[in-house]
Amino acid sequence: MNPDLAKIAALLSDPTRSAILLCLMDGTIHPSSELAYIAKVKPQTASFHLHKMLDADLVSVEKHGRHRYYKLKSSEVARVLEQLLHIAPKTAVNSLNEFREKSAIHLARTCYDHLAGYVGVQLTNALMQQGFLTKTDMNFDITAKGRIFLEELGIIEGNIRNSRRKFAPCCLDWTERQHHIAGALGNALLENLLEAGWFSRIPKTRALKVTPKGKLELKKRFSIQL
Amino acid sequence: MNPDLAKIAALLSDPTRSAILLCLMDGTIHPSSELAYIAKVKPQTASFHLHKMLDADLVSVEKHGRHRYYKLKSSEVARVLEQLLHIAPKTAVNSLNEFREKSAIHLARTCYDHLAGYVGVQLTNALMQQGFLTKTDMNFDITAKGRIFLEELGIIEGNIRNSRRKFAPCCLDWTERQHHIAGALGNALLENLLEAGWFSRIPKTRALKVTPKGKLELKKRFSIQL
DNA sequence: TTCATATTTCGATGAGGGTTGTATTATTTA
DNA sequence: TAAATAATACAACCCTCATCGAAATATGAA
Repeated sequence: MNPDLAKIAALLSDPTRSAILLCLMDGTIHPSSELAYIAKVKPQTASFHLHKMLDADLVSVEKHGRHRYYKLKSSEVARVLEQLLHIAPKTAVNSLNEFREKSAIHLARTCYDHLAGYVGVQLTNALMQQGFLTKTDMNFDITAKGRIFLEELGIIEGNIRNSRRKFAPCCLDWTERQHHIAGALGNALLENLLEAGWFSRIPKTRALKVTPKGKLELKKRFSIQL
Repeated sequence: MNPDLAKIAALLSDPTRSAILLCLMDGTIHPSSELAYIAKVKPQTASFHLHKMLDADLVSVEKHGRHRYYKLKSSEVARVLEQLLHIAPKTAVNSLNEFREKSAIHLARTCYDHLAGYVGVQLTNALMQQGFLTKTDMNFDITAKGRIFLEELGIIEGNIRNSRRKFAPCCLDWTERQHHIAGALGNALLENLLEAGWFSRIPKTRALKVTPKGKLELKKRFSIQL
């Protein structure tokens, strides 16, 4: 019926190729030798697979000297991989835990324009535990106590409510399989925490670096240990 | 690294299985003999593949007499298939055109809560051609002329603007590869056109039926021929 | 030029998986 | 009860494709 769906899926179906793509999901560039090492195959084999994925526009290359650096061709590819992880069987938990430790992108990253990853989920949970945030259906809302807390951070509820975006919808985290805060509030939180120096952006990546100050504050205020 | 991504992709990577899944994307139930016929394989083969997909929670069965009816297990599966079609090579156009004619879901369907498919895209284009709608970046906006037109349909701009959703963002259509109207305006349009009797919902499906009245109006007002 | 490193090409091997024929079970019809 | 239909189970065949050794190419260093 549509042979191309099968073709593109076949490209993702090989363990070596999926390991490579998963590694490239951090948005940064990687030399082929590193990808071979991560996928636990010989360089010839990795080269073979990278060429297949080049032809299919899944990845792209940049030559620098005798190295060739590979990266994902588009954010759409990353999105497909995320979606596939959503419906992957639950037995993934163990290997996901291993994987999580290996890559910064699982610790803290941006999801569109808000905070996601382990820190994003933990912060959401902590805000609820402390009675700053409530969850109803698929949306969060802030309490009177929460309003005061946010103002300390420099976030004025009124300003956010005035924007045309949804206030604070749930967003499902693919590594954590739990919800975190999205929408206007999620964005305001991220912007303010960046400005406050808890996190810094890692260039060309959706990954965030947790600064020493951020580590301290997260532990002190929310008992989040990294 | 994460073996399950490869496993789930492997399930989608077989032409027979992808043909079956694509057929099931209309949301309705199908007996296994029909799926075998569509995938152009013997019943044994289809049965073999359906079992694999059952084990992986991609599809589910209902027994009725000596028939077994299959359907997609969840909307998440449908979403993954849509995403995969996005990054499928452009050579898909021909086969997509064939496929389009075979299934009502390509003509008109709901996408979340707004109108999509061939009709959704054509209607969006017609509204722009007639100067009712303008497109800037990733959002649509209505003109003074458009405001009057919408009021005839019973849509009051003020009511929509007050909702907290985005007004009228673009949404990419996977069968048409063009944009259609989403957001608050997209929803209002769909609701009003359903009420006006241009379309009717097909139960248990995201597909929409274009009523005789709808066919007439679409041709008269927008020169959309079905 | 000579050596070392990074990557690719070619060729042989072998495993995994899709297809189908035959047989079996379950259900409906006569 | 017998015959017909829907679907599944088992087994043999076949074929694609990932893998890796050996060799070739390309770049950089000494």
